[in-house]
Amino acid sequence: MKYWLIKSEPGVFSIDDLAKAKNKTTHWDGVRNYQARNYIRDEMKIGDKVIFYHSNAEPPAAVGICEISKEGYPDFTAFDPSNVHYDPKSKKENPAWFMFDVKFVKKFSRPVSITEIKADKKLQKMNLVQRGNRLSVMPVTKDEFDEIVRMGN
DNA sequence: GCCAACGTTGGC
DNA sequence: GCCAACGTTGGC
Repeated sequence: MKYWLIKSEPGVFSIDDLAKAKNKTTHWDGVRNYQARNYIRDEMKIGDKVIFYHSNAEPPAAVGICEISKEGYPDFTAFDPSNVHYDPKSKKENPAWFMFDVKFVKKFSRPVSITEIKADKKLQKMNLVQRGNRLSVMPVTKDEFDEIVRMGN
């Protein structure tokens, strides 16, 4: 089993939105970065555990856990000219972009802020806190996952 | 609101 | 294939 971290701006889609969603599940569309695409297409498996992170938030923080409920499949928003994520380079017969589904598991009893993550010795290597990091979907280790969960509970 | 960092685009 | 310009991300 792998572990992941996904970012969302809470003003766009928050962990509370996920908890309120039908079947507590949503499709994670709009990823338009090749490295993240490769993770989604090639490595995510059903049941993988995911940290839900609020970016551009006050404070930016890990806020809960969800899990992969559907593995990578073509991101249909790329095919729709009226969608903000439309990308004419992506064809149905050869999709450029992929999405996945996540299901809500739990919200932390307290958010784990980026400041706390940066201050934790065990979390220094996380992609999240590397300078210039811009991946919205990234792998984390089991130890990192467990540490953040411990801090949030 | 600012701006550093970085990925993408497109002219050459 | 290089690289300047541009757009986006996301912490501060």
